[in-house]
Amino acid sequence: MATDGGTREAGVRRSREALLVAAAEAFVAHGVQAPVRDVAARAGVGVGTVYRHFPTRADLVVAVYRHQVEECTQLAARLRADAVEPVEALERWVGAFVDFLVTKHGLGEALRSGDPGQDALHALLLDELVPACAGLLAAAQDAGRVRRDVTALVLLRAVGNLCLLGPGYDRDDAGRVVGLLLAGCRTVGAVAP
Amino acid sequence: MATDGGTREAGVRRSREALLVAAAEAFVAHGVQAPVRDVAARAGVGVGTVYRHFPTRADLVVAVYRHQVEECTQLAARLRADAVEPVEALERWVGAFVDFLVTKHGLGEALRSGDPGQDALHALLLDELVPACAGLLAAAQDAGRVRRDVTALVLLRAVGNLCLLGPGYDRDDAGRVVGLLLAGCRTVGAVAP
Amino acid sequence: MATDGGTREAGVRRSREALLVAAAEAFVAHGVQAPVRDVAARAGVGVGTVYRHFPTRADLVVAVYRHQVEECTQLAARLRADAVEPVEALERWVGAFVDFLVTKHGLGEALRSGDPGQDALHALLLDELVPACAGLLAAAQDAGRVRRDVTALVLLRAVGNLCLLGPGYDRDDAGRVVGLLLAGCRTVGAVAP
Amino acid sequence: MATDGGTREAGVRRSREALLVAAAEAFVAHGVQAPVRDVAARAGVGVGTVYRHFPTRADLVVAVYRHQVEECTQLAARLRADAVEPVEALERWVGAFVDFLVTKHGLGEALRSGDPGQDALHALLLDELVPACAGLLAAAQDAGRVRRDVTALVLLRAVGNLCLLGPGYDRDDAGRVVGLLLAGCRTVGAVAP
DNA sequence: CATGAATGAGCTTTCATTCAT
DNA sequence: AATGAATGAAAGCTCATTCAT
Repeated sequence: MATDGGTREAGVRRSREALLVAAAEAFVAHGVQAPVRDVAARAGVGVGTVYRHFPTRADLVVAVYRHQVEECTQLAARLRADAVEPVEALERWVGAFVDFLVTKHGLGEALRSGDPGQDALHALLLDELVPACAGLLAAAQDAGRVRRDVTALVLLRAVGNLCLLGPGYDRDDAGRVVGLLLAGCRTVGAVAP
Repeated sequence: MATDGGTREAGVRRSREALLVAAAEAFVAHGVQAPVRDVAARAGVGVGTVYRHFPTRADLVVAVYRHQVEECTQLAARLRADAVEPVEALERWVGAFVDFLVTKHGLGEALRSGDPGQDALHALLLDELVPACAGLLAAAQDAGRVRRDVTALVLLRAVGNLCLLGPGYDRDDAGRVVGLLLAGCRTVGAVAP
Repeated sequence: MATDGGTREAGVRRSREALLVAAAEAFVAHGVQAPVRDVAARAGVGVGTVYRHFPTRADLVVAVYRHQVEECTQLAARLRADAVEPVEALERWVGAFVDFLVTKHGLGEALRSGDPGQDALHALLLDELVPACAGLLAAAQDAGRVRRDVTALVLLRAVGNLCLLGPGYDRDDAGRVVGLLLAGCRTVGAVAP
Repeated sequence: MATDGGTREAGVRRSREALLVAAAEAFVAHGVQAPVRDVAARAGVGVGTVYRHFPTRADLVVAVYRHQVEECTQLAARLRADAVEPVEALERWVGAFVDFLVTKHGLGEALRSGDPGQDALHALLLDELVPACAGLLAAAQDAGRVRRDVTALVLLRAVGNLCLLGPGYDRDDAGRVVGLLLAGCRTVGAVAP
């Protein structure tokens, strides 16, 4: 009755974990459309095992990113609980989000629509990230520090897009540009009352 | 040295034009990855003809968007020639660029790297758009109106990314966000001494 | 030496029975080629259990139909014991056989050769059904009521085939046609010399 | 403007023919469900070629058997044109049908339902064979020689089923049994008024 | 030059079967 | 014994790409 309890289940979990890691790698390398075979090969298992654990590609994609998404959600809660100054809280949260996106590169691609996993992933975004961001955004807007014509969803999409790296546009560039975007979202003149 | 010159060459040109139109359609419909057969079918030619005119997919993609890219370049020249106020010139040019991107939807996708055509397309971006944008950007920076830590390449990439639409993020959203980004790029407080 | 004997063996038997029922269902639903997992799932056991009890698909198929086959055999014995008039006995027996085949639909398919289980099933047919039928047939032939150029095996195969239903050919059709076939097997005019 | 006219088209036709032959072989060997790859390999072409010529399996199946089906149809027309005695005409036609079925073994299987090609094949049966048989059958019935409770469709299905060979049930058996079935279909006693 | 048939690699998905627990 | 996770062979289908005419 301990945390584990059985070698069989432990093995199963190990397989799952291996698959998630492998899938994350594969997604980074070839995007969310990475061949199932690739994922299986990287995980050192047969394709059947992939399908057993994740019947559809969407399931796999969601599972791969769920963890990171949850960390984001928790960060938002923490920032609010700590009563961090609204704008700074928003900036820190967005900064963390950017770090996730550019680090795991795949997520950015994944959040962009594509045929498969579209819905499941989109739902994940809406259900988890949007509320988390919305709270911080609203606080900053209520404090009169951020324009009211910005919605959490649009902000997230924009940041997500800005984290799509490419030749001549690396992590630092993405981070800097997101900073500029946030700056543009701030209400000006209200600085010195 | 007439407009045409000969039936042979005329036919060839017609094929080319038809292919470009067809490809543009196909790209809008299925992205830059649209099946070659689709393009050929839309153009009413055989696949072989596509390959003859555009040996690699990159060639086709570049050719499809070259025209629009050139319009952007010319707009930049005009704005500079007309001595439009620097920041306004930059904003108008970026606005036009955004219009192209969201209208022809394909370009945005295309400018994002993918396996094929990476280089050729990237080169197009660098050779044509970056210089055009750089001139306007430098003017605005020289006028002390825009931050100097923004480069033309990064700005273009950012704008390009922001124009990748998706569910819950449409043309208007993209336009608005790009506006915010530009706002964030402006130097503040320096306006009124 | 009671009906049961022990919990262990009782469990084993229960598994077997459950499997047979499940397999019968699955065969009706998807034919004899029904996925092993389906059978296992219907029986509420793991696939391994299926393989333990029935190493090959043939074993399973044979086991599933053995019961019904035995009923046929017993019917033949009863008809003979009751000294039913030969032709009528044959017709009643064949009628019962037809009922089995069209009711349990799977059997018909199963009796037709396919890659798996060929031999075991064929053997079942030969060992059980052919003798049963042969007795009745011989009696009718000896009575001069049925042609002698018909063998039990061929008759069974024919009837089995005629019970393969399809679009535009239902149970009633099968029954009627089998009746016609039997009619064709009877010696005509020779009744009362 | 001759029958052929171009080597290209000739090659295409050759491919088609090769595929039909190969498919017929494959169907005999493994049934209508024979792997597409098998057909391709037997024809010495790539799988793509199979799909080009016959987009769905149904198309292939129908094409394979159309020729034979048409011969049956023509035979029926000839028998009627020659004013062959009704019952004899019916028997000869059915006999020819049986010959086709047992010779090309695949057709029998094919005429039995299975998931793929079901409809197309069924349609072929209905559109071509049923009318051909119906004409001969009606003539025999009108002559008072054959029972009226037999329909062409049911008769064809029955004959088709009886031609499904198996161990212990060969061509001759099938032919003999079909003969018995036809005998059973005849009206008795009406011979001598 | 244009054509489009042919090719075959590559991907997805399904299952039969094995085997460690 | 029972379990079901893992495996991997099979098969279907789609296209990019070549090349003979």
